[in-house]
Amino acid sequence: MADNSTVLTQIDTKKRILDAAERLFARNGFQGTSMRAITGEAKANLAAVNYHFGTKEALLEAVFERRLVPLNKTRTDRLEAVRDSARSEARRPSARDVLRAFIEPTIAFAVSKEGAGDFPTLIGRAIIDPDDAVRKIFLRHVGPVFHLLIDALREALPELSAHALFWRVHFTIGAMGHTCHIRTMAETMQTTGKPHGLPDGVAAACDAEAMTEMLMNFVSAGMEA
Amino acid sequence: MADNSTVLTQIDTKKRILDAAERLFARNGFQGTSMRAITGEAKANLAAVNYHFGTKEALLEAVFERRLVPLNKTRTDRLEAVRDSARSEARRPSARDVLRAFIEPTIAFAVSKEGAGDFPTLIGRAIIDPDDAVRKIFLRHVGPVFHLLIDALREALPELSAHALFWRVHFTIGAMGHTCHIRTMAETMQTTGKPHGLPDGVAAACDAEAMTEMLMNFVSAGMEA
DNA sequence: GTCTATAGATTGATAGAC
DNA sequence: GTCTATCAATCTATAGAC
Repeated sequence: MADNSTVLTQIDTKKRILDAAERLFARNGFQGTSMRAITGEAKANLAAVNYHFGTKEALLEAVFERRLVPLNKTRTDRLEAVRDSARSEARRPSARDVLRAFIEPTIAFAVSKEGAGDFPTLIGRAIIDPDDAVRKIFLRHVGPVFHLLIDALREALPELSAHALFWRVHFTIGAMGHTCHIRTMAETMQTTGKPHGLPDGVAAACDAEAMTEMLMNFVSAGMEA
Repeated sequence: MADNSTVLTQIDTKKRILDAAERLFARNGFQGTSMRAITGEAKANLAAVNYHFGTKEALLEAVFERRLVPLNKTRTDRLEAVRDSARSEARRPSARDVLRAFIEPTIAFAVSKEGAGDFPTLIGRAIIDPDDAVRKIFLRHVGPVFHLLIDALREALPELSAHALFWRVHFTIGAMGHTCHIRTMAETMQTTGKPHGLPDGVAAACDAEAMTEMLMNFVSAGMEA
């Protein structure tokens, strides 16, 4: 039986690799991140990735799974709570409540106690990453929640055609994904120059709560247009 | 002096490489596209890329420049027409007109006579691509137009804070970029399965004109919320 | 479990014949 | 201008000592 220090080192290595991979995948993309960059940042040996995770793609899967399982549980619970609440009061759910149930936990992840600061950015990237591996893994995890979101919005806006609903959901996803992405860009942009049109300091502009409210107002109005 | 056949072959090779690069960069990303994949699809020799363009990054620059120069001219003209028209009538431009002046030419590029079907997708990708080379080149070309868009929207919505305007423009860009991206995904998804919630045939859902109207309604409502 | 060393494949780019 | 051949670097992944 291994002593404590060995076990702790093992766990730490795995976690350090996951953290570094999350950060680098979010910032540079899947194809843009080499295993050497990951192990370099994680202060781990190159072979440790393959030992602990098997392949680079399996590492990506592990990065997604660590965050997405609890996040999807939260989003699913909140979406079903909105539906149940409306049903028990014999009314339709409001589109705004449905959108909030989906968006708020997603962005709030940025300031969670877990310190998962880079994961929302990774979600933003995954939504639009053209790499098949990224999209396949992401869709497998997020597909059911996405389906639930569409169903709830269909209840909220029954007069909206399926065609229009489909696109409006994707506009929402696009705006949300881009928001997560901009947030990371803004951090690195302090050295290279301000984003076009950014008025105040970066910190103020990227405050998660204020950003969520802005996004909520925007997509709620668009959804109910 | 070279005879006609030689000149034509040269031009054709350059054009075939540009077309193939545009298509593959849009579909697989900059880092996800090898020079061998490009020359393979263009039926050109591997060394032809370096001969005609110098480097892979210079090729990307050429791909952007070919489309972005005329597209930006159109967008700039239309944005200034909206401002001038409002100014001559001593009224504020409407946010909807400003947004249409920016969005319509962007998406309409998909069905242009040039057959630039993949370039809107490339724009969608460039907006969110994490690769520094991609972002640098793209921002250099699109920065001035982007600045003009923000200025025009500031005139249209003077009561909106600079902070809110900044984010709403980025929500709009995100929705538009994602829309261009989904459009390509939907094409390739006919084999792998429908996107979640897609109601009708792919062709109907991706009709450029209808898509533009959907997007216009969505972002106009969000912008004026 | 962690390390060194390296296999095996692929990449961007170039030299030189034609 | 186009081709073959190849360099040098990089990549993922693995074998084997410790």
